Amino acid sequence: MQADRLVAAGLAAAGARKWHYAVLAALDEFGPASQALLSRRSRIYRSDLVAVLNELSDQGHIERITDTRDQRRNVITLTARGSKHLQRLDLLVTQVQDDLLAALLPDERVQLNALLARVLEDLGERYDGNW
Amino acid sequence: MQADRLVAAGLAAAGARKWHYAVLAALDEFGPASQALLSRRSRIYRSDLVAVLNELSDQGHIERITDTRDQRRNVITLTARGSKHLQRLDLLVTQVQDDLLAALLPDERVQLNALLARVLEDLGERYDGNW
DNA sequence: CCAATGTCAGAATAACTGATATGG
DNA sequence: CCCATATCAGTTCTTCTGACATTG
Repeated sequence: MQADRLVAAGLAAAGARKWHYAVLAALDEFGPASQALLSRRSRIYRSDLVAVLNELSDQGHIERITDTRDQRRNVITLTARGSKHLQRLDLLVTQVQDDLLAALLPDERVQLNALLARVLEDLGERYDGNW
Repeated sequence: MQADRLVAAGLAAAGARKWHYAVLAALDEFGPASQALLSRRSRIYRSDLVAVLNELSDQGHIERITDTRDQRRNVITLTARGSKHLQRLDLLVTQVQDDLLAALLPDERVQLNALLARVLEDLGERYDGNW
């Protein structure tokens, strides 16, 4: 929770919220995706994603076009502008993380990261689709 | 966030929420305290703590009496009933934690715990009173 | 007079739950 | 006919802010 608050405060400095960051990061990491897929990846409810994407789209950070192959879907793409924005946010988040983990040595941070990543991956496998 | 959701779901089974658990645990660990102090320890806003304490008091889990030495303060004490309740919640939380950390070996869990505890303690020292 | 405490009221988010229209 | 998708409307829950009266 403390991490969450610190991150939120950091991102607010750039006018962003964590879901904006999550979506941009997911697009950057996995490439273009439909909203439903993005929702699963970022664990944002489909219904709430709509608003987040509206905002990101208004700011020119993503592009939303209907999939020609499956007209139910929108394909969400990261724009060059969005990519730049993500870089700024990444920097902010990194700074917050440095502050958050100030008590740990570099290799301890790596350890922590690895452990949490494994936990998260495992949860993803076991709980996917359950919410 | 996933941990938070799992814990919330677990505690809900006993009709409790995380702040109830946090308050009971803080009282058990540090002993009786004023509301302001509890607020700082548990990072619940003092305004929100009021409602939590009302509920815990209605359930007979804590006692709230005005401090005779400083009449601004209330002294919050864990009752025997509250202590029993905390034991039940502890069990639930432990089960959730076991599920949450299923991917990790026993000593890895200890490691993770130690790392997080250090981070948290450090944050407490550096940020106390800032919110 | 200023600071800390407990309390209340309400705003601002955030999380969650349907329902609906449309296309596969 | 059933399932998935995007969207909308609306509820509930939580977090957070600001005031206020009381006491030190």
